[in-house]
Amino acid sequence: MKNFRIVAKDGKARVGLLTTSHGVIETPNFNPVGTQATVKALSPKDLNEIGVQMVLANTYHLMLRPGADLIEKFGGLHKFMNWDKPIMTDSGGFQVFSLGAALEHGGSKVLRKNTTPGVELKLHPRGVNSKPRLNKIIEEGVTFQSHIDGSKHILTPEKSIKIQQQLGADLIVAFDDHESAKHNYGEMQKSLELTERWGLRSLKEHKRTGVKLIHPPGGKLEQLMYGVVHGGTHKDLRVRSAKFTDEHFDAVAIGGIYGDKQTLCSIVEWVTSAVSEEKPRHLLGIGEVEDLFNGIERGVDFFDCVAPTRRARNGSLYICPKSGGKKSNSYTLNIRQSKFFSDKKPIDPRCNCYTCTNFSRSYLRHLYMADEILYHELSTYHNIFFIIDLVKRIRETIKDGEFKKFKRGYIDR
RNA sequence: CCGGAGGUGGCAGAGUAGUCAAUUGCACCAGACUGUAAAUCUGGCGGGUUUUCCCUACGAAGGUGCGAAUCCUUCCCUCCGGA
Repeated sequence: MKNFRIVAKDGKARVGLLTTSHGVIETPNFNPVGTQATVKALSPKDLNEIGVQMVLANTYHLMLRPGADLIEKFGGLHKFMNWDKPIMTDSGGFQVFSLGAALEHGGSKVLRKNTTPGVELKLHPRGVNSKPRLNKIIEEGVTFQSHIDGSKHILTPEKSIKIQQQLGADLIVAFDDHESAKHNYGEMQKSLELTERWGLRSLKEHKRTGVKLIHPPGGKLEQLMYGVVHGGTHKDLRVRSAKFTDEHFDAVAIGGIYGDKQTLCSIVEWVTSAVSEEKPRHLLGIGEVEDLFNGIERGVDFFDCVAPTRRARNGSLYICPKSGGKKSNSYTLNIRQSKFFSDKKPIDPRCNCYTCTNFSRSYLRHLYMADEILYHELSTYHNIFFIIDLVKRIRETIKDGEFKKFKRGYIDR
């Protein structure tokens, strides 16, 4: 891959540089999720201050509101949201899952508890009543009912790519299917084959329309498109999908991660072992503290995850091991707990972020309890800073050949 | 002082003889959260070491019922009119 260069390795972990029209990204890299063209509660100024290198936005959401045409008129997503660093857009494929099977059956992707690989997953409903799905999958693509107003829409590989071109993201994702999440091997295989056909159509559309980067004007670099590896928890399907993706695409994304942490590690290992060394790898939707270490250790370069932003809004704030973070608490404290009522310490005494150098747990708890807007800003700032800083430190340890030692000290104790 | 209305769990506010330890909301306590339908969701919320079990509870004290937060009597208190 001409735009991606690996500059250091430590075991399978690597440090790389990906060149895009909006700058060079040093990997491993974590992308905060900004579904609706905003990382919830943070401004681009905050993101720059924190050192965020790239954000991820979503095709499905932006297509419905405000519409890709509008954003194109503004000169693309970068200008529209005033973010001049790299942007990646997701294809909308994940919404095939989150507005489909997930709505019907509830549940989250990665389970804390162990499950038996290859066995059908029992998804746990999030709300009391499971709701009717808002989509229907056909060969052509997916027909959706908008979650906003119920209006009907169709998303196809061609349409997804077109929108992603209109948005002008630096990195884009082929349209993929997740329908198999709850099904058996046969269903999984069928779903994977659909993802492969949709992948080829995405690629064809991408090549057919050519690539015009809108911002900066006359940008020379093409949008880099990820193909998505699926196959559930089945090794042979994952390997097959990895090889297929590697054969056709310049970048490899790993999607459809469902199951426990052990399964997650296995899937990543199967995939990274089966694809070209020199292509960037993105683990879609994953990014808890433990997962970052495990993913990077197995050769993953890019992560994106809603966890830091969503957790922040819900009172869950990251802390490092020396401040009490551990696997069992997902390296977080819950600021809602009454024990923080008069706690003068910052969220994490070892953190150097703006929030931690200026505000107490007591104050943050107060803001949370009082539903104050500032709580969201300060808490999200901390969580994003924490993860960005952690990944930055991991990059340093890879360069120094100290990654394993750092990981051991951090999560394996 | 007279007339009227009313006193229910931290607050607001249902219930008006048995299925009421008491609907609901708020507050509070705790848990969850992984390509964001998430500033969301779930559970708890009188006490007793689990319980289809016991105790204490619907202003207070008596009373009528097999049975009372619910009916009666007296008392205390609050609010609204009128002197």
